[in-house]
Amino acid sequence: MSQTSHSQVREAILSRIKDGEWQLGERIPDETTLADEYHCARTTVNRALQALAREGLLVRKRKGGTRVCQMPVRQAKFEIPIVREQIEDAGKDYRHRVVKKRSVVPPAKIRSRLELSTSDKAFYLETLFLGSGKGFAFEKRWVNLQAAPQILNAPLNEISANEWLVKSVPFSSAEVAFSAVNATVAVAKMMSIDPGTALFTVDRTTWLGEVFITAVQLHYYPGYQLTSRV
Amino acid sequence: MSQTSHSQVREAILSRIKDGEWQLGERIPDETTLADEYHCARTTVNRALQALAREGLLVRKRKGGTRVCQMPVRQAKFEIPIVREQIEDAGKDYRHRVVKKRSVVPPAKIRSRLELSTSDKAFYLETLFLGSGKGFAFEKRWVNLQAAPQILNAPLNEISANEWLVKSVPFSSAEVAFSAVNATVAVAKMMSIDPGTALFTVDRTTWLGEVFITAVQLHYYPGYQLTSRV
DNA sequence: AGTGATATTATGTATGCACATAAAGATCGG
DNA sequence: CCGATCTTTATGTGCATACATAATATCACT
Repeated sequence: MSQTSHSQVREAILSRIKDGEWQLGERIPDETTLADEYHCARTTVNRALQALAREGLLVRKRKGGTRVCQMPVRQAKFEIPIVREQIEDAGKDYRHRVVKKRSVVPPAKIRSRLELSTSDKAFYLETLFLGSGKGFAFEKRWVNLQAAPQILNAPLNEISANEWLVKSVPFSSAEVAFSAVNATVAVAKMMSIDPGTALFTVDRTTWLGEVFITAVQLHYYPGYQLTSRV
Repeated sequence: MSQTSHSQVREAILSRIKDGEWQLGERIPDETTLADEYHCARTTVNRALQALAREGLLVRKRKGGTRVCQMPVRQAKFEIPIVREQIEDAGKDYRHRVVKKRSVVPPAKIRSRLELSTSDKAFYLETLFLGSGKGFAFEKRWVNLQAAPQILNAPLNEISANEWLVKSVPFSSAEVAFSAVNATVAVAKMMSIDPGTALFTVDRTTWLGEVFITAVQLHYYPGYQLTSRV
């Protein structure tokens, strides 16, 4: 229980909020007063309050003072894991199988999303992820060969593209979208499930600076849930 | 462009990472060196580095130094919005309709999740959310009457339970889960869609301290995506 | 009363300094 | 060569101080 001082102050203030000592939207005492109360420097209180503000629990304004946020619990953080880790964390035996692998000119829909010209070929890959022999997820991926030509030589049977890219491509930015889709006939066949089954789906597009690297669609097997505690 | 010093340092270091000056996992210069380079105090560099570490871009270890994180882009933050705001932000006209409303003893499945005894009644509510007349989401909600009895008197036709609870119940903790489910016949009828349609679904359970307050299942209409940029 | 200048106030930021602490590395006895 | 201990080093934390800045509150003047 003997944390650092600023985290102690943070905890203390947090419980005062949780206990309802201060109402939603209500202004709480200013930094110097709190510093006095907790017998520490204003800097320390500042640090604690800034942390709580970052977490969305407090709203701070110069001169306006610090108030308890009107609507807490509004942001949730999710880990976007490497599929292998996800399977292994569940205590299952990890395996993956490359189902399809080819270099082709992508269809228009993908092409525009990836900002490629009509003649550029891209690398297309389908991978099935298995946890202890049972299906876990199915991935369809396009890779920009201009940006990551080394993928052609990657040992994709040993390390999945999912993982290979993370380890081989330097820092990148990404866009992630979650949705639900009905399994198409083709996907259903691949995953050995009934067509139409609702699949939790993650679409992710990754760039390195301005350059598109890869776009993935990951279908999880039925029953999958992505959870987070706030 | 004249930011504060620590955010300038943060930006500077960030671009050095993005530009690949330091490889993934590689150790970057220590705080004093950087402080020297940027002509500022070590504290300022410390602040910048701690921020980047919080964001998951750097990994820091005492004595071990600071290194570029091996696997960036792994956590995504999502806003869990009030449905009304969500609809209004999309430029649509908001409306909701309470479809069902009753106090009953919940089924065993819900009961255990909510930690209620077999005799406790709970408040059950079904709400349909409309954006410019079109279906947007459908919500099934259980509310613990012990914890929030005032809900019985709330004007739920004017303000949705979704919103009313956020505004009326003090700070709380929550568990959020995203998944995909096939629309049941009952739900499909309610939402005027085909049974079996894949629905993006959010399950949320909320507690005040240890006391359960409410559990919601929110089905979004087909096509809904939850997105986040990293 | 309305309006604009001015004071006040709460938070934001920067810095120097001191000491704490974890962990890698060096050293030394066996 | 091994392991236990000490040393060094990079980050972590706390505090005092100073000044910056945004926004409100006040007040004087027309």
